[in-house]
Amino acid sequence: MSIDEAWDILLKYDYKRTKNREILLRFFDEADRYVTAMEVRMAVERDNPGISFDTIYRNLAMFSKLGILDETELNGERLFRMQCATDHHHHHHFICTACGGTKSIPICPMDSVTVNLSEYEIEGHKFEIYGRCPKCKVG
Amino acid sequence: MSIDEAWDILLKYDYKRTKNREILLRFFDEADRYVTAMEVRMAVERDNPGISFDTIYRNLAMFSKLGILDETELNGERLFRMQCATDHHHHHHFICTACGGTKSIPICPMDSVTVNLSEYEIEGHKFEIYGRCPKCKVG
DNA sequence: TAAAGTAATCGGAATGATTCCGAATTAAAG
DNA sequence: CTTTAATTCGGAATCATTCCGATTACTTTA
Repeated sequence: MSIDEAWDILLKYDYKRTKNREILLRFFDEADRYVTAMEVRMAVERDNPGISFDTIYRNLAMFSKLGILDETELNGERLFRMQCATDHHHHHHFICTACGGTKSIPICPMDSVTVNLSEYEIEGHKFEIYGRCPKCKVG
Repeated sequence: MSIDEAWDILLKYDYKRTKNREILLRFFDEADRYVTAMEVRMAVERDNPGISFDTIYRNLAMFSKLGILDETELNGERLFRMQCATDHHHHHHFICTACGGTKSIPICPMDSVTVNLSEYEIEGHKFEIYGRCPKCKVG
């Protein structure tokens, strides 16, 4: 997702165009990988020293709820990245545990589930592969 | 996994047979679903009032590392359940977001991944379906 | 472009889960 | 039974996150 697309969503829901949100969006646009909330804080503090924790967490949560950011969790840490669905095709990711970089996995396991879940009310699913990308591989 | 199998693992790694560990194992054996750390605390405090937080969290983490417990995360909460792999067949789960109950999904999406990940070092993967089980379904 | 109204931010305190730590206790080996 | 090392206890410390009242900054309207 581009910064402009993110703003389209924000303005559509009557969120205001603020400096802090622009800084956050620029950061995620450039990062192009999963980053921890702590990394976000350190990065945006460079562009806006004195920014409040509250502002960062509030906007991260809101961006995530609006689908502007993807959120996941690894070893108890929250990770965020700009949502990766420009082609509007549902897919999943390999996530590098060292750098947060991702690689798209075009399949969705929900298509292969044969178990009868008709009595169940499905709210969502998660499929992620974890490991080291070629750059971060040790061997 | 049965309580006895859990003790086999613990004793093999030279962990001692203590009252608190027995209480924890009995609790998970009976629960047979994902429970939050908080639920664990309240339950074991009934059997051993005054048990230290430290003891609970230390053992939960150790059990999880040894594969006695399965651990996942939902809405920022840590969930634990007795490891479900008695038949030693790798599989995944539907998890009820209301009661923590599970249903086995016999397929593994890793078998269907066609993307070439040979340059990647894979450490693990996660596939879970979330929703409401028939009992907890509203409609 | 000034004023008004409301959302957003700030600063720091509060929260809440988890971990740490030194002292006391307990399991198990000799 | 004694020894020794693991385990637990009790509570303080930590750390990420959230809350809150006061201030600031958008955006709309005139």
